[in-house]
Amino acid sequence: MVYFMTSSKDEACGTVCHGNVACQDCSLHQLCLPVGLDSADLALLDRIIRRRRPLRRGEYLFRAGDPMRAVYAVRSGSVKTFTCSSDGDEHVTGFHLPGELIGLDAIGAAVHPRSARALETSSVCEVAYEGLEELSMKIRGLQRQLLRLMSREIHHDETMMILLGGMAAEGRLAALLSNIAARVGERGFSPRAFHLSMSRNDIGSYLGLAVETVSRLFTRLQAEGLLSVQRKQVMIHDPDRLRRLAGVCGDGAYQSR
Amino acid sequence: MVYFMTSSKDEACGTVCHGNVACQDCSLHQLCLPVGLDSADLALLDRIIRRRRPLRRGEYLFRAGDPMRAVYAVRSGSVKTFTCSSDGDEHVTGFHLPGELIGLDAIGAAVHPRSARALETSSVCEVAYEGLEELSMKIRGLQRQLLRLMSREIHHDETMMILLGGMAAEGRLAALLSNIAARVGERGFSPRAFHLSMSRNDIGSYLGLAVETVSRLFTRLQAEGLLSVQRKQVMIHDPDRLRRLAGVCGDGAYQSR
DNA sequence: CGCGGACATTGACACAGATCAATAAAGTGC
DNA sequence: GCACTTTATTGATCTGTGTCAATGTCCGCG
Repeated sequence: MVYFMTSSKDEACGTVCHGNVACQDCSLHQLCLPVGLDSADLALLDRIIRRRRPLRRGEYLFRAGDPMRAVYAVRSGSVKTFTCSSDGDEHVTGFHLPGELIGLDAIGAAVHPRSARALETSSVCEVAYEGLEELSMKIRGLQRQLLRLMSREIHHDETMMILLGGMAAEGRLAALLSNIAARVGERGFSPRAFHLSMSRNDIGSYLGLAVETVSRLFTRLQAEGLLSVQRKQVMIHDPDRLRRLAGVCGDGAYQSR
Repeated sequence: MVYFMTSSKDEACGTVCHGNVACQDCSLHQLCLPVGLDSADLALLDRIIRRRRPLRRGEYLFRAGDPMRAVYAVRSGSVKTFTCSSDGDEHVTGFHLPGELIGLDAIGAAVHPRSARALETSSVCEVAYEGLEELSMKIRGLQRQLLRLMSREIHHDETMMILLGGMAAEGRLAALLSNIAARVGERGFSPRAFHLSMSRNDIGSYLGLAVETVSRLFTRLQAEGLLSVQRKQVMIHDPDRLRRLAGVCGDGAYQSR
């Protein structure tokens, strides 16, 4: 039996209550859109942002096909994006942690190509897209950060393509866990022990594996002493070996700035 | 024995000689960065673009790890982007046709994360990135088009993730062929008969399949009467059925504007 | 023109991971 | 606290593709 010493549910990454703070006071401002902006700029940015009531687990942020009027920044909790194929079952395209932007794939067609729903109670900032476009013309740092975030998303998605096209099941899970660990770490929580807000089903869908395979892999990685897992609580014992298993996809697009 | 009536090698998509024309006179200006710009804007854009001598087949445009100073627009020919894993073999991340931008994944880290080399004799416009950033602050239409192109790339990469994570071999190839057909069509060539500039190896690497599987699939699709293929010449007989095989990944991110 | 190397095709076989099925454990509501 | 649903785990079997091997075809070069 394994006990976890860190992050009870209430202090897990992203579930801290941020209240209705402005960007200026948001603890995520060094990860999110505000990077590189001064207070005057932040005040302008705040004007195009609406903080909505928190989403409950399972609630939709938007649905595939909705007209795109805003992009969204996760403020707390976590959100998944996914498509539904004609025969009903869904395919997960991303997991989004606090400070990350959602909806950047919708700018091209002005329509959201995927749906987004909360994996747990989550709050989200709605950034009016017209305003964002407008403001990026005025604030160089904002334009730069927006382009940077989009570029990193492209890089991350390419890495996923390499992962899905080139790696066996074990490497895929190792890469996902390494990546989540790194992102959790960036947000000031322990990258060694964290809570997985998504189900095994979601993980399988995201990694192109059957649920059963995901489950077996967790068991195997635990047996090999790489990590301990108890339902959704994960503790990484050997991050290096995990990263090695993940090969070129080990770091993810989120580690560098 | 099957004969192809269209597109001899010299008129194939992208191999037309464009000379050293300015954006204003470039036949690709309704696909590339210039979308929505007037002549005055185009003159400014031209100032940050350098047309380089054509690349020969196999020549590198840049290598993974190179500092990012520019993004590139394919003007003629075609280019692949790829990573090399530690053990030497490469994984293809994209095929790029005339009018498409390369290097957008490098903005975030200011370093190219992948290598790019020409699949055939190709010419490329080099767009100085600093200049582009600068100019997008001044020209609203340019900023808008840059964001649109990046967003579409994200959407396309997500579609590839769904493809690689969710579809069997046949669906993957069908999706790639549908996608290439659509892009070739957008460029004014027949979407029914075109030349594949990449090798079976490249296709396999891109789709996460063994070369042998790709080969067998071509044979099978031909036997089923969906298409005819002779080495690199492809003729699509039943585009609808091909798209149906490709499922949700049938259209690709390139068809709509 | 013919030789050599790269690329493509085809066949035989093996295996990673999907699928089917059953059980267990954890939430959730009354 | 107890049924009920959902989610996770484990086992047994089946199959699509990868791998290995051999052959065929094209293309560039001397």
